[in-house]
Amino acid sequence: MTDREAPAGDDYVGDERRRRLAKLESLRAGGVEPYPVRFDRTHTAAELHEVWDGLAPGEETDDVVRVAGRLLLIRRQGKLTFATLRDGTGTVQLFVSDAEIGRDAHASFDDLDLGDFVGAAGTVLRTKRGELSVKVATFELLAKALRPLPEKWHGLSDVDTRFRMRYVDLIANDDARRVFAIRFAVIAALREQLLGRAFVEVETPVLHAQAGGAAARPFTTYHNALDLPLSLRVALELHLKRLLVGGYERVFEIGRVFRNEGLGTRYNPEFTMLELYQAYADYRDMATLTEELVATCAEAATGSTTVSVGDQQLDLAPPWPRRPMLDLIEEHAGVRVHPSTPVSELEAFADRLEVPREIGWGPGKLVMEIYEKTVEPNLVGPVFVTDYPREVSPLARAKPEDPTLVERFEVVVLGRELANAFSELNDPVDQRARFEDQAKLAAAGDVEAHGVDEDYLRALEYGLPPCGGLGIGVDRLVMLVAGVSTIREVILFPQLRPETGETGVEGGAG
RNA sequence: GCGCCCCUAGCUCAACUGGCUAGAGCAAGUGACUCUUAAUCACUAGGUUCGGGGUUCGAGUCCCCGGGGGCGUACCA
Repeated sequence: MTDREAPAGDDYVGDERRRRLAKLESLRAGGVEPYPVRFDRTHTAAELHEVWDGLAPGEETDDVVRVAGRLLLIRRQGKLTFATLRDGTGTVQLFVSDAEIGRDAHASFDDLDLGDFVGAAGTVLRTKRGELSVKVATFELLAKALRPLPEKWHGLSDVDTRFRMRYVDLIANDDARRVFAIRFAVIAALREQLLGRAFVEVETPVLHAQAGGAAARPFTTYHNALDLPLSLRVALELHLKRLLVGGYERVFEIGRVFRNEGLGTRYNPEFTMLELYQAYADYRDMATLTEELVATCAEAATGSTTVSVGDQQLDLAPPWPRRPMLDLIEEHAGVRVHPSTPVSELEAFADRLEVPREIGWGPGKLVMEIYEKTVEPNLVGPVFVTDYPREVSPLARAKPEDPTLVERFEVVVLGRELANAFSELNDPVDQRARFEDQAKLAAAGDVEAHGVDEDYLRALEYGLPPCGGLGIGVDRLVMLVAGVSTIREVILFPQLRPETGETGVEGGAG
């Protein structure tokens, strides 16, 4: 039941909310339903602007339309009122006059509040000042808003509020809507390109008995009926490759993965990955595919392959340079290293370069750390960094000419990893050995290393065709294309600490 | 996790080195206005200065504890 009294903790918007609640009651008392079931509209705002584009200022038509949206601005002008209505496609002006609908109806229009959803029917005209408008003959409240909108000019800028109440952010801030439009366009473009290349889109489990496919700490949960501890997936990889064993030749999944790690400007505990696997391809094919996918996404979302982040501008048009990791280390750090370099020498290099290290790291891990600390942050890109140490790539195929390295690349843009790909390891015996190395690390206390996945090995023993695999961090791709610097700007509801205290949400202290 | 910074009206922001009754715009209320575009004009109301404690004649301002947030850093194949 509705109650005249605001629930505890809900009066922080104070009098305004109470005033609107009272208005709600008086509307009902007057026979007006403030939340009616539906409204049939004939045109969206965008359609209206498109169809009546040629209308001259001051010109009126007899064309009757029905429009609906949220009331954003009201300019009352005595016997005439102008209002700005926004729907999902844009805005349109309502033109309300005593002469058209009578004084009483006009008064009840003026009684609407900013934020209310309204439906209106009337004729199309362009005002003398050139604004395309609907001259309202009848209107109807579609949903009463009880809370006031943020400042109409500055919008909502408190980032905490923006992320906690994304619905308000989206109402108030054009830039929020712009960024998410880019996100949706990027994801649609990814899907469209892959479907066009004969990939099938699949869905694989989120709950894993054994997390794997990436070095990351998983979230754990528990299935009661099975009496079974489970992990949320940290990668899509191992199930997708099982599907190639099953006979699919090109599969992809765009899905949420979960990593139980710190959050920050570039990290959210759940984020969206694209992973794809293609039979009879290798990491070179993946590189070509990556640059085409990314450039096409940028073009589809913004009309250009040029993106700008901060004061940096870069062009994503292919081809991007391919640079072996060991060469880049030599360029940036001035040392020639290799996974066959003695560990003591690598440790000395690390110390000289002020790269933190831990006792017991193998040569591949040391090379990788030297790269990540001295090279990666300085790469502008886009660039393919190729040929990673085998030791840090347990799922990638070794390079035939140098088995201490693997056929793998990461794409780096503005010092950040955007994509990761390799020629997939399909030798079950080799894979078992790599898993066992990982299991040793896990046993030694590495919370990110995972154990031996026996079912995956069994699948490999049935035969995995040679294949290339690619993973793209979708959120980071969107950040790049949209030109924003924090991941929270591209995730609709980023992870935050729960609200506490008297915030007007939830039922108070409980 | 650690370091630095921030939190004032529904929203966006003021308030000097601690000093009079914490101000302004928008939003809200009342009134005027038939072509406005962030409409304009007049008047009105609106505050637990994030919460708690302390120092002081006096705290939005200084100190301590707590909460939330931002940035950096660490963790992050």
